Amino acid sequence: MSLEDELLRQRWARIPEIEKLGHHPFGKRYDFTHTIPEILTAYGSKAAEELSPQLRVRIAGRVKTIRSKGKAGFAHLAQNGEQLQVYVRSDAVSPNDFRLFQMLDIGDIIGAEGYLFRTRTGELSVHVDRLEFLSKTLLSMPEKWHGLEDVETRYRQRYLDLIANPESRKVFVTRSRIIASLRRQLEERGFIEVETPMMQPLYGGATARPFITHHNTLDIDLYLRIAPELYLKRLVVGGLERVYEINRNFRNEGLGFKYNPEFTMLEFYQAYTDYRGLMDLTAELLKQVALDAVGSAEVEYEGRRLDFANLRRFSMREAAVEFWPGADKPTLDNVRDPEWLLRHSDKSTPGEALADIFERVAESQLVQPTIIYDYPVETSPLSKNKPDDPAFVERFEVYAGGMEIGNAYTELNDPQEQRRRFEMQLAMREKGDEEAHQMDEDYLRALCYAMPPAGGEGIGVDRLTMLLTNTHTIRDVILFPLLRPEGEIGIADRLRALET
RNA sequence: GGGCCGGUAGCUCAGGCGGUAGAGCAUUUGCCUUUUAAGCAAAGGGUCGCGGGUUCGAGUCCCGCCCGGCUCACCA
Repeated sequence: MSLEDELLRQRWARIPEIEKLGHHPFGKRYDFTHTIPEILTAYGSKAAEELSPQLRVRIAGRVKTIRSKGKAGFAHLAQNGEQLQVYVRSDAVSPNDFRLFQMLDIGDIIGAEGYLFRTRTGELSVHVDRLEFLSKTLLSMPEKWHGLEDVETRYRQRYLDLIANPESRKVFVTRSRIIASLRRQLEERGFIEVETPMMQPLYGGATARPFITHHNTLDIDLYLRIAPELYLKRLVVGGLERVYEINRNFRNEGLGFKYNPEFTMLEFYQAYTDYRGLMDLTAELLKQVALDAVGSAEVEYEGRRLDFANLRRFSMREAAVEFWPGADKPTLDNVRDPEWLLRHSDKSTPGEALADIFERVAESQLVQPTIIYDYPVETSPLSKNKPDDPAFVERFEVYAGGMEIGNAYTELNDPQEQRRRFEMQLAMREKGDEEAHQMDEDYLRALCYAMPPAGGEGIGVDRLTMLLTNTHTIRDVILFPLLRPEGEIGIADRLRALET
């Protein structure tokens, strides 16, 4: 018998023992008086003489450590990421409860009732007079000092990561705060949250390869959306002038430190504004989300301080010049010159060449939060042209920590120009660009009913979370990142074997 | 998909020029009524990722495969 099976049998054998003591191994409702964090907040700073046995508390949590000292012992219970010590002595609890205490395994979930006091070493603790067994762990917990280090196990068994690694738990709590802050800020500005199709007959709103699925009754293939954009803009046509959606997009691309095939995007659209308006809104949103999520607009990321209260702005041309590495720094006239651009890139049009040069030269250097604006029309099939420079569009992206975290533009609302853009994309598709945009006639029809001038923006929630939690891989901000299936686990067989 | 690195006890990790597999935590037993990485004494626990090859002998060398990490290419 392997050790793991031996441990499983030992713990399985405790179940009837727990029952003999009058407890339920998989217990029931337990009404605590305080959560453990509430106790620490309320009494963490109280001196020993300010605590009284008259102040009774009931707490619940998972056993993290046990220090048994014969006829007494200590344990730490964890709840909501914080821990409180309990002290159990044989003359303070019933004989059955003391035997229950001696039988506890690290990882069990229990309730404890008693009064608060400070130990000789000054630690706030519960002097227990009653225990309640709430749930039995059958498998052993990760090591108490190092936690769970194995990255594969951390992703496959995220619950263990959350139990063993407080810093991991903190990341996901912060992520939740980020999303709550974005929602609150948009709601305050009159945006309403909507839900648009995840399964789409045509995929659009971005350039990416899609996942394909099938609906049996209609017998049609559908695409998991690569972006909600075209649906949200249909809603703007319909008079929902400020809409947003926070939800998953799916792109059938490779995995990497900033790529997961499903990722969370905030997209919002505001009628009667343009990309300049969105730049100002973005600056406010990012500053406030940092304040709400981590308490400061300045955060540390990979050893650098990022200041979300100070969003720099460069045009794409300016950035290509500004961040040019080494000698031969080009001039603004160079990056306006089609021939110069084509000489410095293997792309086939000046616009694509500029975007290519920008990405190679500048992107990884955009560590401080930065807006890059004015994009070539070829890379932006849904954005409005700049009136004075129709080869460019009114579009910007937000960069921070060397990653793109947002993308926004003045929405193209001229159906005739939109038709030409789609046709331009179709031509690129004919030339082999698999990711070029599809023709979406229903969207064109919607534009024919007049979409107000509008600005729209997408913000990558996962990447924003990485920046605000100083996390260097997207898998650490997604609870269950995509992994290959692990194959046979065997726990069902092992549980079945326990009963025979 | 390419390159590099890794997979050893439930967990965290050593080790290895081919010769019976190690520590700490956890577990079991004993002692211990203010400990806190509790302590002391003892014990149990391993198909060294999987499969093949070389060899008297493979955890170690070779080949293939699986899983993961980093990285390059594509992508937000």
